[in-house]
Amino acid sequence: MFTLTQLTSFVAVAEELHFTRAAQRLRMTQPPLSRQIRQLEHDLGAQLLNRTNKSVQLTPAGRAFLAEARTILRHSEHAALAVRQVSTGEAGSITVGFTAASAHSVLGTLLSTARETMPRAEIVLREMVTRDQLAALANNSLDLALVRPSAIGPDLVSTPAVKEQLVAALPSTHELAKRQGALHIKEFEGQELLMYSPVEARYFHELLISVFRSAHVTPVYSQYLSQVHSILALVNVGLGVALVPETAAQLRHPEVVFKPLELPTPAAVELDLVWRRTNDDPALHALLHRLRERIP
Amino acid sequence: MFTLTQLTSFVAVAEELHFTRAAQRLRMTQPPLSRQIRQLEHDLGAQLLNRTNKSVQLTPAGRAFLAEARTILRHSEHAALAVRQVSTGEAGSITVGFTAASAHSVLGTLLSTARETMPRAEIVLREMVTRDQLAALANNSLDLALVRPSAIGPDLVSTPAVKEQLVAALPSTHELAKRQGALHIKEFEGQELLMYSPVEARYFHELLISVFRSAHVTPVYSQYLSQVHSILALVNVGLGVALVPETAAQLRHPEVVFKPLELPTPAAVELDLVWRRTNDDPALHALLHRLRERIP
DNA sequence: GAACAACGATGCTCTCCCGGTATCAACGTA
DNA sequence: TACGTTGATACCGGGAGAGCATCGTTGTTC
Repeated sequence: MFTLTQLTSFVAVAEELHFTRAAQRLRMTQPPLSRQIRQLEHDLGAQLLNRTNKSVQLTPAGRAFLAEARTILRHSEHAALAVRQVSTGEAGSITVGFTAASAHSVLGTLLSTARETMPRAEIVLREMVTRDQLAALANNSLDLALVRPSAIGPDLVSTPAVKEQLVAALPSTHELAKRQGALHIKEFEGQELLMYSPVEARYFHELLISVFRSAHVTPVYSQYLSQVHSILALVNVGLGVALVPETAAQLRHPEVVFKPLELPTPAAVELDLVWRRTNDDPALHALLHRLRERIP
Repeated sequence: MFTLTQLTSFVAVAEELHFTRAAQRLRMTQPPLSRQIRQLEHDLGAQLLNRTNKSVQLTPAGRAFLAEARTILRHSEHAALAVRQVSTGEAGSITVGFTAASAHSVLGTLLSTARETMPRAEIVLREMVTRDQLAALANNSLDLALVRPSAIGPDLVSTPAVKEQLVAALPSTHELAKRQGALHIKEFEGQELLMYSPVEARYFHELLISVFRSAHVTPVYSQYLSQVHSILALVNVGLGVALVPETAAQLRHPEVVFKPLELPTPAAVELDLVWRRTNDDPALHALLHRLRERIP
C-alpha cells in the first residue's frame, strides 16, 4: 500500500508537471522526490507519469489517480481537524432526554446555548418520562437527562436546572378568573381540581399534595392526568381548575386564564440536569460548562 | 499529519480493544503498536483511547476518528485497485466519434465489444462528420474516430473497420422493384437517382461517381443529399432510386425495397477506425485489441 | 555541429524512524 | 501475598528516506 506522503508528492508533481519545481514546493530536493514517485508507481503497479528529459505528462492512470489522491488527502485533513474538534467538545453528538413540560422552560436555553457556542455539535432530542430517562442514562442511550428531582444512583450526577413557581390555571368563566391580582391557595378549598396522576406524574402529584396539606386546604380531585397540556385542555373546556408551572402559560388556550398564586410556605417546580458520572464525552462537558454560565 | 499505517493500527486496536491481540492481527509485537497509537494521538492532538491495565476503551474522539479512518482506508484500497484497472485498460473513459451511417454497422460491434470485455470502461459517443472527427482527434477531444476513408496526417493511424456492399433502394411501386433477384448497374441508365452531396458526403459522392463511370452508366441526378436516412426517406415517397450501404437496410421504410447490386468492378463502402499515434491510453489500446479479434 | 543548459535518473552516505527483545509497572485475582 | 495479565518503557539493530554529487539525454543556440 502507498503512503500519504507519496500522495502529496504525487499531487505536487502532477500539478507542477516538473520534478524540480515540485520538490521546491515540498521543501525537499529533487532526487528523493523522483524516487518517491517511482516507488509509488511500483506499489500501485501502474505508470502514473510519462517523463522525458524535457517534459512530464500524466498518463490516463495518473489522471485517474490524481483525483483519488486529492480526495484522500482532503478527507485525511478533514478527519484530523474533526477529531480535534470532537476532543475539545466543539463537535460531537449529545443525546438529551427531556420531559414534555421541560420543553417550555430550560430545553430552549439548552438548545440555543448549544447552537450558539458549539455550532458543530449535534443535539439529539428524546422526549421521555423521568423514570425512562434515568434508565436510558444507565444503559448509555442518553447522555444528558432533564428530569424531575428524584432519587438517583451513585453513578449519576445531578444539578438543579430550573426552579419555577406554580400558577393557577382557570376557565375564563370561573368566578376566580374575574378577580384582580393573585389568588391565595385558601381559595381552592372545595374547588374541582384537575390533578396529576400519582403514577405517571408522581413528582407533580406529590408536590401538590404537600402544597395543599401544608395550607390545610382540601380541593375536590375531579380527574387524574399525567401531562400538563392535557390538564390545560380540560381547564379550557371548563372541567375544573389546576395548578401548573409558570412556563406552561406559554401554552395558549383561548378560555384559560393564568393567575399568580400565594402560598403560606414556598413551593417550586424543579427540574434537574442528570448525567453519568463516568461520561467523559468532551462535548457533554463543554455543554454543561456553557449551561452553568447561563443557568443561575 | 498521520500515516495510513497508523490508521490500520488504530482500526485494529479499536476493533479488538486489546493491544496484544491487535498486534497479533497486524503480525507485529505489542510495543511498537503502542508507540504507533501514542504517536497518532500526539499527531492528532487528541486522546483516542482510554487505557487502563485491564481495559481499553474508545473516547468519543476515538469513535469519531474510527469511522473516518475506516473510510480513508477503504478509499485508499479502492484507489489502488482502480488505478491498476485504468492502467491495464480494464477501466477508463474513451470518447468515440462516429458518422451517422456507421451507427448501423460497426458502432454496434464496438459498443457490445466494450460492454462485454471491458465492463468497467466508459464509452462516450459523439456523432460528427468525418472532417470534424479528424479535427477533434487532433485536439484531444476524441480518442477514436469512425470515419470514411480520407487523407490523414502522419500523427494519426487508421485501420479499415468495415467494408460493405452497395445495395439498390427502390420505391415499392418502381418497375425494377418487382423484378426477382439482383439488379445490374446497367439497369440504372437514365433512372432518377437520389445522389449524395459532393460537399457534406464527399466520400459517397465520389464513390458513386466512380461506380457509374466504370460501368459507363449515366443516371439522372435528381437531388443532392448528405445523409443516408434522408435519401431513404425520399425513396420512400417515390422521388427516385438510390444506392446505399447494405446495413442501411436496417432503416425500415414501408415503401422502400432493397435489392442486391451487380457491378462489373467491385466497389465497397468502407469505414475506418482512426486514432492518434501518440495516444497511449491503455483503455483505447485494450479496445482496439479486442476489436481486432471481432472485425475481420 | 559543437557547446551549453535544463532536467530527471542514479550512486553514495548518513541519519532517524520503526520494529523486535527484554523488562518494568500497575492492577486484578486466587 | 504471590502470580498472571496487560500496557508502557529502555535499548538495540536494520532499513527506509533525505541530501549531495554526478551522470545521461535532449533541446537550443551561435
